[in-house]
Amino acid sequence: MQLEPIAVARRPLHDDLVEHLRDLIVSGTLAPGSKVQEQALCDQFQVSRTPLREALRSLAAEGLVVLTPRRGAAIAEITRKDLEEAFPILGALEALAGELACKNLTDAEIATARQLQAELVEAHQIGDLAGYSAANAAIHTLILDAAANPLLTQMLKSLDGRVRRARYMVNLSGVRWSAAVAEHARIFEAMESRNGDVLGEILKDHIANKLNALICQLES
Amino acid sequence: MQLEPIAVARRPLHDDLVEHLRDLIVSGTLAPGSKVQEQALCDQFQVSRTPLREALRSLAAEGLVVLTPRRGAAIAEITRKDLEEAFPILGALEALAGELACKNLTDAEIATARQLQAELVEAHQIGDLAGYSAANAAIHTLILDAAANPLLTQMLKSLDGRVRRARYMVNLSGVRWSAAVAEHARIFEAMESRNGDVLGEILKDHIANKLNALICQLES
DNA sequence: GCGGGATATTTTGAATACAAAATACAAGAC
DNA sequence: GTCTTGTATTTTGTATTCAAAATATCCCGC
Repeated sequence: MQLEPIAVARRPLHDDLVEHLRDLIVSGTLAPGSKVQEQALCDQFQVSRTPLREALRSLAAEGLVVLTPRRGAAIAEITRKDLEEAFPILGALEALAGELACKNLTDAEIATARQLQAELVEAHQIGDLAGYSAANAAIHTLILDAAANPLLTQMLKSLDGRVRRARYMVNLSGVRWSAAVAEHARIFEAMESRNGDVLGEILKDHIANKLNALICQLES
Repeated sequence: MQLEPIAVARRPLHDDLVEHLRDLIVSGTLAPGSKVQEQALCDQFQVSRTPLREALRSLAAEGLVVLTPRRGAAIAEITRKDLEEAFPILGALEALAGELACKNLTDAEIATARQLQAELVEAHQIGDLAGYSAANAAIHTLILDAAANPLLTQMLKSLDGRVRRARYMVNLSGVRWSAAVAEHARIFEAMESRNGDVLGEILKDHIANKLNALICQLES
């Protein structure tokens, strides 16, 4: 009998460290620019330097950590320049995701999107920022899943990690929030009519507007 | 007096290993799918396992190596599915590069591009594949440099590494080569008129055509 | 008191050592 | 002869150790 191979989850320490550290960095607990002492983290996590150093290398590949030879590791800063470089890429990739998604979207998925869109509007109306964010993220995920391109998903996730810290710093201003809701209405429309090119364009603009709002807030 | 800080090149072993291994992988010397024994590579490079393992992790982040816990490393295979996932992303990013480049292109750069375009056509006419590839790569680099987005450059480089091995396997067929030359004429035109949207579209199509040609050849 | 330089301490880079898991091998049951 | 099961070997994951470079400290001259 041919049994299905099941991957037993025996994760190396390394992987746990990467995840844990990533959370600490993205959430801002480890402040951007702060120097990272290997031994300090080793003591905190009760592991030896070997797996920790491997974890730092992985995070460096993601751009969350900067390694300087013989001078140790530091949490990557996030400058205006970084945002201005990252957001156009985010926009291009989100647009691609939208295009691809339109080729695959099922009626069921569009129904789900309609539901999420309603939740998003509702959350905005009652000023529920957490609910809005959740609906927003869910729509994102829905599009990305429909795009059915794992590599694209992975790259967007990694890129998102780089800029999420900046988003943590600012909260949606009232006027930008309203504009974002309006944009989401158009996003849903394009999904419903499965117009990939239009959806791509809107998503790209959506991201570009996000960048502008972010920069405005960071400057002040 | 404030002196500019100059980074003295004291590269860790790790970095050398990454570069060397990447060459071996991209050039196909380390065959896709082949299992990598840590000790064997350690013996070959005369280093200990510590820096070698770190190098393997970096390459895994690039997608050139696959690490399976407790089961070691293997050179990443490159399947048709991988190509079909990677090329649309490549297309979207190249298109973005083209758009951005059009905003910055100087007259001098366009003159250089004209020269390269002439070399490319010339190389095609006399059947000089190496010369063609060189001109092709130079035009690419010119656009990417003009885009002036280091993160985009880095991501494209990494993504290119994933698929370059496939390109090594097939050589440009006559008909595809002619088509590519025709596409390059349109690429130059769009650059000359600094029409970012058009340039983006052409580049995107250019990449999509490349994928089709590649898949046709791989199937046979 | 301040600056320069020698020395001590810390910290990183790399090698080695050890434990646990996976693979290879061999002996015995059927 | 083939399959199972137990054992030996290899290979990976992690810890520890050692060396070299970077940083901090202290002492001395001025």
